Amino acid sequence: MKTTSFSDMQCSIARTLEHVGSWWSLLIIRDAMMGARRFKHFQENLGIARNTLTKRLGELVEGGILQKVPASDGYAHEEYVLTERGAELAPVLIALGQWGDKWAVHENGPATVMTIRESGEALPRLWPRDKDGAELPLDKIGMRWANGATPSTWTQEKEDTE
Amino acid sequence: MKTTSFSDMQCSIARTLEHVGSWWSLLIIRDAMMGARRFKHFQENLGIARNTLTKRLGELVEGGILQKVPASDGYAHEEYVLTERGAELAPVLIALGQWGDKWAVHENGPATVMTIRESGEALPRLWPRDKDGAELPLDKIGMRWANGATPSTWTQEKEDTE
DNA sequence: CTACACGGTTCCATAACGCAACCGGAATCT
DNA sequence: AGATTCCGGTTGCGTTATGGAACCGTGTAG
Repeated sequence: MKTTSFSDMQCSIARTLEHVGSWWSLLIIRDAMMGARRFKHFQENLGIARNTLTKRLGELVEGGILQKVPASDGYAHEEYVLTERGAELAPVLIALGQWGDKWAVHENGPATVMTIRESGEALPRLWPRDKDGAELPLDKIGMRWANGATPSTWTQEKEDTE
Repeated sequence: MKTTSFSDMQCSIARTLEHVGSWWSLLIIRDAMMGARRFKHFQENLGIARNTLTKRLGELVEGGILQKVPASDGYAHEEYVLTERGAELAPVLIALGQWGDKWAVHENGPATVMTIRESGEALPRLWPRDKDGAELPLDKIGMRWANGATPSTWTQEKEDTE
């Protein structure tokens, strides 16, 4: 046995989760987006075990989400910064954050705020839209297999799923 | 020792991941969005271990993402359907899927497609926008601690992070 | 030359996960 | 009714993942 890998799956969601689906990954990426660059930053801020952090950082570098760059300040050896590929995970984090803001509120309110840099305003809700830019209600969104197939066992319920 | 819980963290991202951050959770939710309702559906489609599936479904019900409803067809006992809370995770899945479509493409192309139901068109890219609806480039988005604080150890690099 | 900071690595204990076998209730078959 | 199958789930066991703390090598500071 071993933990199942999603990398053989054809689904894009699964393939993304293969990169960022493990327990600490997205929080590490979040910290990187907030300016964390060094091992110590991540470790102290997250409270993650050091060996686990080592492994996660390695996986993220391996997966092209983070890259190691020589450090600028005198002390550090190398630092971790997001690649373009990694930075483009921002919508995922924004979506996660906004869901949490609405559905999993901490008693002291949100700790992190996503903003528009120039104005400092909070980022508007990230929500699917149609071509004209109008927000789409959830029941107007569908998800289906690319080949049009539905697993045979689902067929019976399929009609009332619509 | 035990796996660290994120539920004490104040960050909304962490609090969301506490609900959906474990290895299979988001794929289960994805399947639920595609119409899977029964234990068997999830199990066969995902290939997840049955005891793990039991645990995940229980956690998702516990967390108010899924709910158990009496089954309509003769056979089933109870079925799992998304709550409103669960359905609102759609942006997260869309963001994950679109990232994968771009950055983690399978040789045979994407397996799942997110569409606008009426027209059947693919869903436009989910991307942060400003108040006027214009897409924001990533460098115009900021993320910061709500109290304005930056962990002391980050301070030295802070300026070139901007 | 000593002391310390930093980024890891190593070792161990425990929790999480995969696999397969087993169980009990309900529907189906005969 | 009795046997069979379907189904959702549990149990036992082995492997992997994660947490905790100690240890190490390199570079800095004094």
